[in-house]
Amino acid sequence: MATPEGPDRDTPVYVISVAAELAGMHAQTLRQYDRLGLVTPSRTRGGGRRYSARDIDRLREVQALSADGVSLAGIHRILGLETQVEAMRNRLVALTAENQALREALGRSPRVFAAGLSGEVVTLRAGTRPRGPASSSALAVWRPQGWPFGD
Amino acid sequence: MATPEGPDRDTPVYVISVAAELAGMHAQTLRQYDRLGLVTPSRTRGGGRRYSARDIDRLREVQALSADGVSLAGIHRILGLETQVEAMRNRLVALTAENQALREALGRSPRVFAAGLSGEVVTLRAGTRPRGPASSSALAVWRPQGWPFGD
DNA sequence: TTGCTCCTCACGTCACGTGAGGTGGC
DNA sequence: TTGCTCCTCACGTCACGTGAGGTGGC
Repeated sequence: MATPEGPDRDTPVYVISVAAELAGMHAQTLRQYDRLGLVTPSRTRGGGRRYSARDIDRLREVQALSADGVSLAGIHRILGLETQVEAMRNRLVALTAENQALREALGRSPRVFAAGLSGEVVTLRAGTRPRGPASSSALAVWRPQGWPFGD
Repeated sequence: MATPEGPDRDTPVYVISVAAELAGMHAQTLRQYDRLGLVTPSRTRGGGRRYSARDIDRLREVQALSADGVSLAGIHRILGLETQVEAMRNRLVALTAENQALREALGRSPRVFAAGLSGEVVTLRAGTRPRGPASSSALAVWRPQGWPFGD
């Protein structure tokens, strides 16, 4: 699997009473958070809520913010901003890796680099291309023919 | 001047009663925000508060968030996150410009580029360097000697 | 003196957590 | 039936805006 326990964390398994116990809060509070769109669990066919492990984490985060005096309207905005920060951080890592690969290719290295969205820099042999979905938007740089710098 | 009305916006000129009138709120509320560290004006020697135009803007932002039901603790975190997002956005713009300049230098262009923190890409003549504090962390790429591609 | 500033204390309103009460489907 | 779920309504607490009251320096 790509991420350890990755699938499990998004699988809705906990009924509201169990989720409330795991998060250390009242079931009514969970219903309120759902109604306000703060933590939205999956629903069963009969209308029952099913919480995933990720939902439990989010419940704990909401609880911590609320305990610090942040109102639910504020928590809503904060969660959105944190999502935005996380996306920008990933983008920064990817751009930095791309930049590094470009500098290497331009100035010093005859080798071929690729930088994936997850930020890793991969060294390839000339003439090959990176594979897999993680490299779908990756950058590959080849040494141009007649490159004037030494190996 | 670098920014229009730049110096004025940070100059503390408004006494608390004027600042309260400009922001459309009570002076007591401004004192409360100051005490909580949300909007911190300058102080005169005698201890009086002096608000700048930027302080007034910030007061309005706090007021808007508060009117939306965000508690002051939440506003504190939101302002911090917004500052973080702004810094990351600037960094992303700069990195993107650097990346563009690197690609140009590597693959196609014989010209020289520099990318400042503000994001602009500047075309320079070979042998020159960008000037000014805005370019202090800028990147400049020169075409290497014996560049194999056409002009 | 007048009109500002500073501060603290207090009241009214609103948000939110918690509980009760009544319903319906495995 | 039992024990869960669903929902709405209500109460207590707390945060925050607003005002009053008393002080001190241009």
